[in-house]
Amino acid sequence: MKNQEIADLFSRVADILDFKGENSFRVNAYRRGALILSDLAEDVEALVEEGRLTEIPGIGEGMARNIEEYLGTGRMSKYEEVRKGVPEELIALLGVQGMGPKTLALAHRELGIKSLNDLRMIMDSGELASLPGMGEKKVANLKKGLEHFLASKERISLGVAYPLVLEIIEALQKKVKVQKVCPAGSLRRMRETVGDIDILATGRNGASIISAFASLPMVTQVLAAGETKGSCIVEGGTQVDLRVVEPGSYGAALQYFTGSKAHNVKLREMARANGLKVSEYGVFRGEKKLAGKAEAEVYKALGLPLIPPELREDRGEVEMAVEWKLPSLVENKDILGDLHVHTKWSDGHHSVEEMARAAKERGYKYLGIAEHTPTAAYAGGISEAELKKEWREIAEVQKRLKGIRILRSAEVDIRADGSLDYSDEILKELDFGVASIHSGFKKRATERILKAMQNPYVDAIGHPTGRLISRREGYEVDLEAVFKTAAATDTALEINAYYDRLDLNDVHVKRAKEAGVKITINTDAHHIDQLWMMELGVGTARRGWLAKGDVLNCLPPERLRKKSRKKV
DNA sequence: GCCGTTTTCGGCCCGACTGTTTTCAGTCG
Repeated sequence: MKNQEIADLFSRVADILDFKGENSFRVNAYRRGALILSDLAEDVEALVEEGRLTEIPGIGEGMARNIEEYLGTGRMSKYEEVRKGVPEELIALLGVQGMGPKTLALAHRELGIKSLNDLRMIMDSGELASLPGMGEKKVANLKKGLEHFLASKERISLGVAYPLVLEIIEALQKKVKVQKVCPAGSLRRMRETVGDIDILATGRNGASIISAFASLPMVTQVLAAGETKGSCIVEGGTQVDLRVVEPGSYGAALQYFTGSKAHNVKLREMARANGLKVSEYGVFRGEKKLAGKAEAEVYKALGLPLIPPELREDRGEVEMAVEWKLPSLVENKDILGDLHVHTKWSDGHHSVEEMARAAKERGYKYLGIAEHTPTAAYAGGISEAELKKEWREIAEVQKRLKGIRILRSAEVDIRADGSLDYSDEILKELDFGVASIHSGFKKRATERILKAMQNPYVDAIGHPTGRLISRREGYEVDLEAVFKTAAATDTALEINAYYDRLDLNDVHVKRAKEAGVKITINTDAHHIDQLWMMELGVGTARRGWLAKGDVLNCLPPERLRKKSRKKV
């Protein structure tokens, strides 16, 4: 699938045009095109073949031509044309805070800078400050920006940011009286990675809230601390922004700072067409404020139901909301069990009983113990004989532990030839069978997964693409083929909720649902402290538009068992 | 470059902040 390659090219075209001072709306059109392509679940090549490319809003004749050319020849003349005479390293400097296209173009034109090193030198020599419109302070800011640019890490995983923001909010509330406080930004939308952390609050004295924030123990550097906005770097190098607003604008501000930008632009365009104006202070008709206090009010004033944060990506949610046809999304409380956790029997840290008790504390009705199998020797995979011993232990624990059912599950390896690691005789004794690929990622992954799904005792495929966020690309797998066979064989696909996986991802989940595939959300927990990650999986499911009825482990135990035996 | 229950041409989201300016351009979210 070449979607992302083309999205990256469009994104670069946008940056270069911006640098060149091209009409900003044209620049924006390419930015939007890039976003659309990287969000697109379908293969862009299939769309071209079916001649449906320009049916996508935001992709017109021009970009369609560029896409077709790239797919045909592997080159895009539009990109080749705009990049002439523009060093790649120069454009990368747009990533420096405070360095926009105008300033960069000025420095390039007047002082001939071409690289990061050039920029450093002219900043130190004082030449940059002497340019028209520049000055000492601007250069000082750019220096800070450059420092951060060099030191800043990649986006951080949601699974790291999420506990961190809860910790910060708790610490803040202990220190100062805050009326309302809530995470905003991509974290509230449960994106799999976040760049920085946004928090919104209301309270009597904004300045005192900001100063309390700036003096929290985890803060290592204060970038700004004013009346309404504070910005700090915390341990680990992540930037955290706190904004304090009037209670009357809390809803509008929360809506605004939650984003996404594309979602907000879409809303504002729509509002404008209806003679309304939306800002972070409220919804207005002329001078008259119609809403602002609560988020639901803001959407209502626009004639819409409250759109859940996880859907706010401009992936069709506004259009569906206009028709009041948004799905009722699955919630954390709907999850009745986890079907894929490990214990000491393979590479987990706790006993069956400890895991089961922890699961019961979360309010689960069942827990599926799913150890690795012999092929996954590095992970302590267990033989059929050992598995039978574990079953005896499960039976014993079950005798003294009431209120939760411990299910015999397994994470069976899909071998290089697509066969499974346990015999059917063992597999058919399972309550719930998960099959996963753990080795030979490049070896015909699609074929192997399709073959595994034909086995009547495989109820779900674990982490279907094998990707690790920011560490490893997934297998080369044809997901459309997997979805088709999954639907036909009534095999569920997993959202592996372990923070580093989130696999399937949001976009895949939405496609899977459209293809009629059922989903299970499992943590793959190896430790009782990892069971909470279910919330990350539920967030991913919600971002994939799933309702309770789409998720297998929202079923009560009796119906789950019936469901999982249906294949036989 | 894209798009059309105002439009095939002329628009395209909104506001704050900052610093360099004597009225505003650039950047950011």
